[in-house]
Amino acid sequence: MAWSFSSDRPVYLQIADRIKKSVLSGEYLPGEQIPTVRQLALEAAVNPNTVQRAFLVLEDEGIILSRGTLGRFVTEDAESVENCRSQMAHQLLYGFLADMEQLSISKEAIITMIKEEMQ
Amino acid sequence: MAWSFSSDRPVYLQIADRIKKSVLSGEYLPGEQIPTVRQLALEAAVNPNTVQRAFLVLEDEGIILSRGTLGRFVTEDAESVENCRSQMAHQLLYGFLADMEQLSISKEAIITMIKEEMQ
Amino acid sequence: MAWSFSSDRPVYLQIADRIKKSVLSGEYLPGEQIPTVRQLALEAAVNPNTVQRAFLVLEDEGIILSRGTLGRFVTEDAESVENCRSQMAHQLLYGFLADMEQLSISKEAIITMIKEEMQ
Amino acid sequence: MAWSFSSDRPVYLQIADRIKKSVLSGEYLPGEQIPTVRQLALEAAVNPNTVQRAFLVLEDEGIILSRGTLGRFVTEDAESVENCRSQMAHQLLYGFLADMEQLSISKEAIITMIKEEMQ
DNA sequence: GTGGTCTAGACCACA
DNA sequence: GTGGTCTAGACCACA
Repeated sequence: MAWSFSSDRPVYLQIADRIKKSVLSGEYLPGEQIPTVRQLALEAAVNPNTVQRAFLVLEDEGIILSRGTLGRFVTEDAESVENCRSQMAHQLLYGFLADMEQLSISKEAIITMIKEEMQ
Repeated sequence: MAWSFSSDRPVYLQIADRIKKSVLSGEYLPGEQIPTVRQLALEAAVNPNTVQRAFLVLEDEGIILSRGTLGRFVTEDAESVENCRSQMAHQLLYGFLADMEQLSISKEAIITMIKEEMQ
Repeated sequence: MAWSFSSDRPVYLQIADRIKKSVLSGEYLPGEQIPTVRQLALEAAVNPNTVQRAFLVLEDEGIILSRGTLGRFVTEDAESVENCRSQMAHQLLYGFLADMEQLSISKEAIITMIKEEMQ
Repeated sequence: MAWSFSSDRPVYLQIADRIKKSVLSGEYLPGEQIPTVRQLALEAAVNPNTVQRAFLVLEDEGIILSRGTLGRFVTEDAESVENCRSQMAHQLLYGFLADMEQLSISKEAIITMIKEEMQ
């Protein structure tokens, strides 16, 4: 997995998004330990403070929690994860709908396209 | 319009994508002149050669054409534009569906979400 | 093989033509690796970018293909090569006929001359 | 008319060829005066000596002749011109046949192609 | 001014 | 080593 950042969003948010994705996609399971600040900072070639900030965001959202010196873990609270997944899904949806609208493609047309994909 | 580039795709392709979007969204109309190599290079803070390369991609796709020393223009061929729009729509769709699948969200669920948005 | 360029055609096209000729004449066989960007640049005393550009033209025409870091190879697709040969033959023919017409030599006369050569 | 020279043949021969072509194509008529050494040297951005050499070649071939201080003129001797045309035609033919042979295209096939062009 | 071509040289990913 | 991308900057033809 390569790390690369776009220059138009804060890097710590991009890191937070990526970890969030890993949790929501099941790469990191509920209750499982996630990599340490230092590991991630090394991997992403980023200052440890930046990773720290990303973790704070995710703790606020309740999808990871710090157990002090033991490290950080994915929450076991299914509801938090579920909220987060739903929120991300809606974000993706809104972005997608906006892109399609720019191409003058209606929601009805989108549904038709998706149905075609389902067959 | 701010220009920013992510580090995980060639800059010339990102420029090409952006201009393509402007054409497909109707910002640049068929037959209209688009900015010159040098204008875009200045605006995007990029080497003129990189813009030139982006333009070559778009000429290959048939959505712009160079009229020598007169500048570059959006094609007047509606079909080329239409093909391009359709292709981009499908690309966006596939990317979106892949992202959603990673979140374990089914196509049926997506359609439901879109229908909710329509009301 | 000496490399020399005329000043009335882009060098990259002259390089592309020459390599194309080598493929069509069987010097480089289908599937065979062709010289690298750097080898040709040295040989032809030309900038590597110029060779790269020549290669892109040939890739567009489908007669060579890049296998990433392995190098570039002649296509194994006989049809692409055949198309290319036919196209080049017609180009040569048209140029020749135009030259002869300038000398007021009719196509009938040309056929007579060729028949003489055949004996 | 732009002047450009390839680097793989003596420039004076390229100039001689070009003037010869002008005579054979009827641009300069029998008995007509042709441009002076100085005019051509200026036009082609070439040393007058180079043009002089080209003229000597053409005088040897009998298609132009110098009338001392009056200038140089196309010969009125139809036979010389005819010889020259024939020679050039054969040169063009041999070059063309060689190119086509490199593409493995037989003389029969060439005749067929020309006949197609005649319709 | 505008597009087109080219050089010299750098850095990257990949293997 | 190999291809791919990019910069900085030059020069050309054309109008």
